[in-house]
Amino acid sequence: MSNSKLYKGSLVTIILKLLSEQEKMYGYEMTQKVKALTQGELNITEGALYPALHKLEAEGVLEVEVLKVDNRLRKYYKLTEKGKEETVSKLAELEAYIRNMQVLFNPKFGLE
Amino acid sequence: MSNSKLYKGSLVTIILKLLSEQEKMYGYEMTQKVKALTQGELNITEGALYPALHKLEAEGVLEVEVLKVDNRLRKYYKLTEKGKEETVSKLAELEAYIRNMQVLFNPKFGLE
DNA sequence: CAAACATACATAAATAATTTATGTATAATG
DNA sequence: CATTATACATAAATTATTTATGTATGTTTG
Repeated sequence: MSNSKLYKGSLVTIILKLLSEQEKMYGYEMTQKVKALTQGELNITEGALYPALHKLEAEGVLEVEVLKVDNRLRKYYKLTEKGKEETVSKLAELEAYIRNMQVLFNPKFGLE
Repeated sequence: MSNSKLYKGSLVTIILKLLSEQEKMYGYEMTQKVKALTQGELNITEGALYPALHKLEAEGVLEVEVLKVDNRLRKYYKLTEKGKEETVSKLAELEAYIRNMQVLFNPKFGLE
């Protein structure tokens, strides 16, 4: 994903955020979009992505639609209702994370 | 540490940041400081903290001074020269992480 | 005054996310 | 025609963290 360990634990949040913006996406598309947006700094590896997508599907967070485009297989993922709720909660967690990191890293803000 | 998985991979960065502010700290003190600053939201567990401190010491990033205070043992950790360099690099990684998450989560900023 | 809680360290087993290394197959490109 | 891109997949290894303990002393409270 990156040489930095900070991204560990962020993958599901990123997937859900992408799907809350785009309605449906397939795995490879997600890797390319993240790469483009971060100018190559963040590369989601397939070995991490596909198992994560399968798990989210198994949990009922995502649902799949398989399409054949240009004779190539594509598995489009979209958020279920449960997935939309999960997204709200993951985004709240991200905000809490960033808020807490800010008080730790800019301690002046933490001391009123 | 927290029910949120986002903190995974952040522990070393947090330790180094604390020690770049305070010169020397002992493990238990770190847990209390983080807890206080985040108003109880982030609790570093001992099972994560002590092995991390031992590893950083083994790598030459931290050095230890053992003191007995009130008949209780305390192991004070401080940054070595290498540790100061490591801190600079970890802080740069954190900034890159936050920057990348911002373009992913506020895509408007990412598109020029 | 005994029990509970706080301070202060430690470690080992289990869990879980990710990396690394593969594998399949088709399409496009130089 | 060999390489690169597209598009999926999985299995073994690595790694960080959680969970569950353990030791020991000091302090508070019912």
